[in-house]
Amino acid sequence: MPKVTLKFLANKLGLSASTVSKALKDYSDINAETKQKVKELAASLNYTPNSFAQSLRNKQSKTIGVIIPTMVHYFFSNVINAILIEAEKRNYMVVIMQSNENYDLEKKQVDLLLSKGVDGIITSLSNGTRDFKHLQKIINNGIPLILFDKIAKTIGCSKVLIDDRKAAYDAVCFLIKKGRKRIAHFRGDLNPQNSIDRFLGYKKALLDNNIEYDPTLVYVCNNNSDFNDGYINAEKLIKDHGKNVDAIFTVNDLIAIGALNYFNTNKIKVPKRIALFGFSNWFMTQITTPSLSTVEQNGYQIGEKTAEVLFHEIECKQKGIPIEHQKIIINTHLVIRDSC
Amino acid sequence: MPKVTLKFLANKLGLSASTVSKALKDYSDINAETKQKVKELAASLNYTPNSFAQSLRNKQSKTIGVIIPTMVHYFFSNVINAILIEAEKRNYMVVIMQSNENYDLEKKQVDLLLSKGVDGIITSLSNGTRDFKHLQKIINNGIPLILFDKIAKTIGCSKVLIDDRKAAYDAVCFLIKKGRKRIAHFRGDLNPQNSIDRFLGYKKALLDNNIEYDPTLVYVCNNNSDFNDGYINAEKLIKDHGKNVDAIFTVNDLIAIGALNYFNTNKIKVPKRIALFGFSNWFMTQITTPSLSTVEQNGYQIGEKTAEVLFHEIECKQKGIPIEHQKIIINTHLVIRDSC
DNA sequence: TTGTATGCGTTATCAC
DNA sequence: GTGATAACGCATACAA
Repeated sequence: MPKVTLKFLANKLGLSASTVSKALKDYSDINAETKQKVKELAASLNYTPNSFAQSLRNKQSKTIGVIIPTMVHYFFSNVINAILIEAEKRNYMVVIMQSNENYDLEKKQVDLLLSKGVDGIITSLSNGTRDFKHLQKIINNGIPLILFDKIAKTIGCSKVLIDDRKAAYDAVCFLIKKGRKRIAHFRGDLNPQNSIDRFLGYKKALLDNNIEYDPTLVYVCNNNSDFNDGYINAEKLIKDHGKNVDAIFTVNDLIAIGALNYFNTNKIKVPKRIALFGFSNWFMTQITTPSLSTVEQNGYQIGEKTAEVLFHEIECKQKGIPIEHQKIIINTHLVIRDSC
Repeated sequence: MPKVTLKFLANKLGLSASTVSKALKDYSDINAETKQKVKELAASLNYTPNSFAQSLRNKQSKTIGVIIPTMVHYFFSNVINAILIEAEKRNYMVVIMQSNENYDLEKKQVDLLLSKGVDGIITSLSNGTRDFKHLQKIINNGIPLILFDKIAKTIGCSKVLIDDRKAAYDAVCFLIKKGRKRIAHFRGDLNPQNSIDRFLGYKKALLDNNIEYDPTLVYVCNNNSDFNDGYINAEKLIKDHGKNVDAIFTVNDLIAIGALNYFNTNKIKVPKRIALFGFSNWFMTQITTPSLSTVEQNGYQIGEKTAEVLFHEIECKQKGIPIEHQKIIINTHLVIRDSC
């Protein structure tokens, strides 16, 4: 069976390919009857335009690319979910890649996406990324780029994120108001901005409340095996500080859950003996025993907004309207449960 | 700045476009020196072939499409993770779509993928899918199709799945061996094959062990709000049967966790008073209190195998080798924890 | 060893 | 109103 192309339809109808093309696109200079006939035949033969040819002509792929550190992750899967839904609305395709927290992979994936001619790119940087040439390359290629969550401050593009410092500040202030005085922090990797900001928020909350900042209460989690990191550091914490610690603010929920696991198995009472505060409001936090207090960081909202901004910029570009980069802060709030 | 195309390079070098093309592809009939020069210039100008043009010529996009019911899901995100990794290895792109358990969307997405000219498609059917014309369309288009997990038995294509009936059978037999006699089943939607099979496995286990099958012990969960379904049905179960029930086998872990939540809040002791057995071995099952016994259904393995089969079939197709459809069963096993 | 010609399928321009 | 033509960028059969 021969492929159904414009030319094929044209032959069948005794018309030219260009007329058929215009008819299908409802050009005003085509006879109504002709349009009818063309459309009917196209429908009956199940004609679908060849998208490679279209992309080649129109220089747009109706496809966007997304690079995230990892897929198996409540926050990121929610972000992707939202992006997929927004793309669906606009009949766009979404190509997804995982950097797996690896800079080299991330770089390679940017190249792949660029070579594929995607119309725009959304990224949350890997922890290993300290150099941003690949992002600059996207921008230099004139492709709209939006960063979310793990961003690079110095890159000139739109960004969607939360106020990590404030969110952390609020969480720690809450612990203090509840009477906690020796508050530990299980922080994230040293590199990413948001783990730095959460740490700074923690520190500022202490200082603003006249509690001495004790660096020995800060433990670094390398983020690759979150859950175990929480467990192991909880163990260390108790070994190092014994009873001289009464709360932990963790950089994310998984680490908090790991810590909780250690406390539960070792009969250290949460929140009585030690309070716990997580970050992100992962689904699981509501089903742990006790349930976990945390900071709501709405992945869906972030993904939705990110996609909206991207599609806006793609549209601007197509219409030749200059793009103004935005920095959008998504609200967070504390979700108080039983762990503090 | 003019785009760097073959023609552009050719002009710069005083060669023809075809020579440049061949040089870059290391054709044997091109002078070694010429190749050198061409490659150097291409590299220095950062030449990347236009993939639209390539796809138009070669009739392949180096892209595969994946349609899953939902993204925010431990099992599916693991499957996707594996698919992304396998695709990465082969320099393929992956377009992901969510049917959101909706047949019409699923159908539309198939059309979108076909119109985009993907080289192959992987799907796990939505619960709402009872008609398979859209799948047949894929096959009729000559595009390799692999179904995983939620499959359609009657469709002629390769499939990757687990033996749901056997897995369920084993789980329920385990409960029986532990002395449980009144075992309820919280089953999934009535439509999908795997929820049917898990139910049949449950039933057969009872019969084979001379336990009467009592239909009033079977509750249907509609699968959209899994967690609450578990909670609500646990409540109903206790209301309906009081003490005359001593175990539940659930169609998935989320439902089990919902039920567990009900029991914990109502001081109904698990596993003493009632035992629980889930399905899938989601990450969370290890951190509930008590931890949940479940069936290991390895999403990564399933995704990996599915991708392998797909790429194999794509390769066959390109080489003109006839494709033999495979039905691959991924092993499961019981993960025994504290809930029974 | 290199170049010419052609076509992939669509679309925009311009002539009829 | 309609159709011929060219162009998007690449890749190949064939000629030189």
